[in-house]
Amino acid sequence: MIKDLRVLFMGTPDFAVSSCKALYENTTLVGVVTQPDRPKGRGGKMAAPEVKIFAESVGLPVYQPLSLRDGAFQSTLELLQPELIVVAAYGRILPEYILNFPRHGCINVHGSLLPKYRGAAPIQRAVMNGDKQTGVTIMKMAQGMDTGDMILQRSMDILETDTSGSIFDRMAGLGAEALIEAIHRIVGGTAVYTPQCEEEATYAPMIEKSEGVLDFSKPAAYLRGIIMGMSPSPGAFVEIGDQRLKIYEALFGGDTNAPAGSITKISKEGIEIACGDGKALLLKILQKQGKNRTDAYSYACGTKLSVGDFLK
RNA sequence: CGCGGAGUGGAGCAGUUGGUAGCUCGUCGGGCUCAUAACCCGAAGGUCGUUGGUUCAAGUCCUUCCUCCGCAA
Repeated sequence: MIKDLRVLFMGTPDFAVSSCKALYENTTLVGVVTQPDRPKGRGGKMAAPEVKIFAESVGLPVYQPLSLRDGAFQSTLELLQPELIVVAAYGRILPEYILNFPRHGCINVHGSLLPKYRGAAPIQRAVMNGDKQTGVTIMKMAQGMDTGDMILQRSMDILETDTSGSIFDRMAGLGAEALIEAIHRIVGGTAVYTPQCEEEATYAPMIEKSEGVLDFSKPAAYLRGIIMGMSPSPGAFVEIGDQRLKIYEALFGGDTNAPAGSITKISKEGIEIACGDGKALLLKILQKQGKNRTDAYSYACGTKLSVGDFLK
């Protein structure tokens, strides 16, 4: 039923690939729009967005406009004649003419249960806040940032061991399923558009690296949120002199009255560090600057850490 | 050519002014038995990322290449 629907996909990172792939398999995907290649990594080498890599591997036409407002992109739309545009983590605000161009409009795959966490970093913010549940929302796009009417939501649990990275992985698949379901409803005429409750709306601003600084005089739950929410990228870290020790995973440890920042226990499970509220955090995965990431126990072995020491 | 760090036995690290390798953990064998990052004794396991060079002698200095990572974008 949706096999012949002409769809244009707009997305950029890894998270968007699942949705792109689902569209490729279930609809007539006429093209993929993604961000231009950007210098990335050491040495400033150019790197292609994940979505572009996928699109090229299956022979889809890829468009990487520098601007959506210079007329060139409008010509592209007229050439492709999409009946529906799907956006997933594209990374740019769409001008109104695009929103209105396709017969079925533009829909977005958003990584939260709207109206909570509108904006750029919904998944990370949910993990950072220690939420127990999150989800994905398929919505019709409107002018405001993630304010459009909702078509369908799917929720999922955030486990104690989840980082933003693991949630991204699981949610990408969930989002793709929800997307296809939503398209069926739209094309079949059964879609119900539910406006968002403005009073309940919250925003999830972009993550800044500076948010990853860990201060063990803060409460354990707060620190754990930063660690899991910032993992695997850009990562939470402790500053030791001019070095940074990244911490990628941490669970709750036991209670302690040791000074904040000191090691209260070392085991094969990891290193426990006292926090400011009398609770400890069990650090699981660390990475020293210039080194590969390792489990905390190995780090303790090599660095000769003992109970009572501070991280070094 | 953006800045910088690193590649050493299975893992994490050390290795000083160059003199053929050491620590913690793990593994294997044995002992002990309540120590719990268990303890004691013993053993195996490394041509020190790659290429060429300097030297009486290089993990340690210079060179080629490969890989990994932190910062910055």
